[in-house]
Amino acid sequence: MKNSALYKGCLEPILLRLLKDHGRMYGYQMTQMVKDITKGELNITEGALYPLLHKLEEQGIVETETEMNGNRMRKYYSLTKAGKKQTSIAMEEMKAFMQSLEYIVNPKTALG
Amino acid sequence: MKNSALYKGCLEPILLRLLKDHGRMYGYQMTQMVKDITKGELNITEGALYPLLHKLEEQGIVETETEMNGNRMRKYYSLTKAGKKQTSIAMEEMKAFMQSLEYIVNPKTALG
DNA sequence: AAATTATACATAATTTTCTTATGTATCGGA
DNA sequence: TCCGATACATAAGAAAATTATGTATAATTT
Repeated sequence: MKNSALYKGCLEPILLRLLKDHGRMYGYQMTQMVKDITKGELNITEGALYPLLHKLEEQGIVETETEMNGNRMRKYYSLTKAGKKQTSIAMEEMKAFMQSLEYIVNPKTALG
Repeated sequence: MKNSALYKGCLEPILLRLLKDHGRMYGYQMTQMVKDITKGELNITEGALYPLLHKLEEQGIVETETEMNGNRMRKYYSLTKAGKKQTSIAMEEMKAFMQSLEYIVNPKTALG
């Protein structure tokens, strides 16, 4: 995913957030959008991305539609109803996580 | 470390930050301080903590002094000179990481 | 007084999650 | 024509945690 190990465990909520904000997306598009949004900081590797997307599909968090763009396949992912519920939970956890990091890294300025 | 997988990869910079802010600390103290600071959100497990501290010592990032508190041992850790340099780097990476998370989770309000 | 919880260290087995490497295939630009 | 970008996929290995276990002392609760 990235040079730094920091992102470990954050990939799933990141993808859920992307799908929540942008609706239907395909895998490669997710990697590019994350790279753009983070100004090149976060580069999702394919070896992390695709297995995770497959897992989320198995779990019924996302559903897929395969389309052809010219001669090239695109597999579009979107959140299921269960996936939207799961995303809400994941976002709450992310908020708490980020707040905790603030407490530690910025003990003075972090809001109580 | 925590119920949530989010913290994976963040433990090392968290410990470095603690040592930077509070100087000499022993392992158990670190777990309690992190729990306090994060209002119970972040519970460092011993299985994650001690092997990491040992690794940091091997790498010359921290140095140790063992003291007795009554009949109980405490192994105090503090940053070496190299450790302080390493901590500065780790904190820069943390800042970039947290900013990237903001971009993704709060695309509207996140500062450019 | 006995049992439980907290303090304080440590390690081993396992699981989770990612990186690196590899593979297939199409498309556009130099 | 070759290279980089697009677009998917999987396998082997590494990194970083969890869970379980172990030792031992101190404080608190029942």
